[in-house]
Amino acid sequence: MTPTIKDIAARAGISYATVSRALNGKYGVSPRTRERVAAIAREMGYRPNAIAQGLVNRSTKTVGLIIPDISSPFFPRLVLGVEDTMMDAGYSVFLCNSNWKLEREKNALLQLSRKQVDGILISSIAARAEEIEPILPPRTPLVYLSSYPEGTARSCVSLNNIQGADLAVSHLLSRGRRRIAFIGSAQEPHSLADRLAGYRRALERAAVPFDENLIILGEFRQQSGYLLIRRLLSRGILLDGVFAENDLIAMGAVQGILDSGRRVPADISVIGFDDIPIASHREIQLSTIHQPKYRIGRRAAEIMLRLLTMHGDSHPAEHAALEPELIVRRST
Amino acid sequence: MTPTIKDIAARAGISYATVSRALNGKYGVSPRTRERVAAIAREMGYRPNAIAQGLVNRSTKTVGLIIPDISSPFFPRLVLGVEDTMMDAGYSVFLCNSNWKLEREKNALLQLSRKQVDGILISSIAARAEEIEPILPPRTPLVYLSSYPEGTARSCVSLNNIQGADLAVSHLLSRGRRRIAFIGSAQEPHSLADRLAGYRRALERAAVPFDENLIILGEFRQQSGYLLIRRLLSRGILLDGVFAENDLIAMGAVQGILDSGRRVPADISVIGFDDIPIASHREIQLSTIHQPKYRIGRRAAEIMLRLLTMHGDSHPAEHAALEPELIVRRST
DNA sequence: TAAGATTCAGCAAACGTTTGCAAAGCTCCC
DNA sequence: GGGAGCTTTGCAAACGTTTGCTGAATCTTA
Repeated sequence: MTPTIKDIAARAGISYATVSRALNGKYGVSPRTRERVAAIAREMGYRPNAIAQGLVNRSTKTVGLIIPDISSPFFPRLVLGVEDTMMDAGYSVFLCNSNWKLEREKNALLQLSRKQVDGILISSIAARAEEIEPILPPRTPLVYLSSYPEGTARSCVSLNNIQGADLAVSHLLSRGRRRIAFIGSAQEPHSLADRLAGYRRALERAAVPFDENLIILGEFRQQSGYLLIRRLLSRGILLDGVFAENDLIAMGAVQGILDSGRRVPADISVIGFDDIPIASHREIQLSTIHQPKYRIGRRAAEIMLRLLTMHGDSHPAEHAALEPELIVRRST
Repeated sequence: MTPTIKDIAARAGISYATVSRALNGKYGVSPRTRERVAAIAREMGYRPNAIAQGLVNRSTKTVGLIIPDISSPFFPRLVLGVEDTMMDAGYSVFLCNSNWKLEREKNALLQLSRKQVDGILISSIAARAEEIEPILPPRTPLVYLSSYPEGTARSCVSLNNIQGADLAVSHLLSRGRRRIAFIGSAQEPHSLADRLAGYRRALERAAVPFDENLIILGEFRQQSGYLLIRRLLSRGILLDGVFAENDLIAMGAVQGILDSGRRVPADISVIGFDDIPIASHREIQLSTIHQPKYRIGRRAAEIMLRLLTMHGDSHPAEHAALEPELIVRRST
């Protein structure tokens, strides 16, 4: 079918070991044969079989990327950052969607390890490292993106969520807001915890009492923000600000507030998190905390590449926490 | 390191051929040894090496998916549709972004073929099949998604673009619009051609004269729609409707129209194409032609799976054209 | 109980590479 | 002219599987 190294060897009348060396620029092949081999290879349209190479080199030049859902607006640019960077370095990336299910995440991990990926980047929903890390062969490079399971000793790239939440809530406080609801999602345990922590930190610093009734949890969806805020408002709980764990929830909350006859931001200010593309749209103008998604992806990929080239030497886990940025728009 | 079939064989005191047969449920091994092998495999945490299997089986259970840009809002759900379907069938998918560059698309094709993917799904920007198909080994299953290069004999899944455009323009006509601009992108030659054809067909049917001045081309970006429409309006060209080749352009156009002091839809109606998530947002409410993105992805994956299992038998190329759906919202 | 049928297991080749080791060919110098 | 030292090449093993063929062991049947 497609020509192999042996076909080239036969045509050139030399052994295939020599062909391999010639093609790979290895020491010990005369310039003459080297050129001859190159010419024949080109002429025959030879393409190295990466599977065979992977078997002997024990490296497939391939990584896995596991995320919850590519159609969720936070992920595409993150994925692009990873893909661009790995591609440039000669790696291919397997994309796996876990659909926010731990079971599927584990399954993806298993599949990828069977496929002998050189490393895995994962935006994990697992709360604790033990839930997923034992699945992998012990020395597989692993980098967490925008997630940070408890008890892991692996590298991790994410926004500084505590600081981001603090920034958001402090902004609301600076607008004179005192009764600030937190609407979060239970889907990503670690970022929830951090953002909640930042929320509390900001309140404490401003000596605003923490009120448990203002904390509500749902899912990472717009619908969810809408329903939760309406429920809250209909219970007659006093509110003048909302900090949502992400922009989708925030946008739902804005709708909910408007539908309940209140104004945004006059009556209630709303701030989100992530700065997804739609948030900046002229008709939306949602205040939020910007996450440099592409850069997070790129950074994670760079760390992965470093782990990949160090192969074997001890990995000093690196916890890169990028700086959040407050984006003030119309909703506050 | 990780246990192989030979380690299991050694532990069980049998040959590794038998282990292979036992693990794969092949005929010719006694229930007793079969169970014993299974037990040992489980205990040792054995995982088949898919690379080695790929080498001998000449099938990697892997496909490539090439798209222009995952961060462009049309693609995430398409990718999800492909990924879900292939994953369920036991395949992994390599994701490659071509960034709308033919060169990168070709490069991805080359990389993927080296990696011995069993098939490739591509949303190609190539105008003609000869630009890309010769890169692949002759019998590699190939399915075009939402693209259809001229002269290809491969299967293809896309929306019926002609009909979609016809639907859109007919809708504008039914609203009494007669001077309808077409704002398109030169980035995807085939869909441009079809949508333009649908545009003309609708005009002809309504006996509205075609005016070349109303056709303008740019890029697939919001910015582009904004600039193009402003230029058109400032040239003093009469307009009462806009059909944009996609929603991003349409949204830019809406902004441009508003900024020029005209009203949408009172003065100028605008309709887009694709129905990307943001188009349905309450504050946007863009009329558009809905593309069932997830279903397109799934359908393409299903065709791919069929090609994959038929392996070798002749592939009757299948051109699946899904039905467009008119979504009327506020902008018309 | 012997011959034939059937079940089970092992040997070895194959997939397409890379690479350590050894051999062959060449150059050069005394 | 005969090594020494180098350059160039080939042989064969290895990576972890699958599988055709063969042989041994067991079972069936007359």
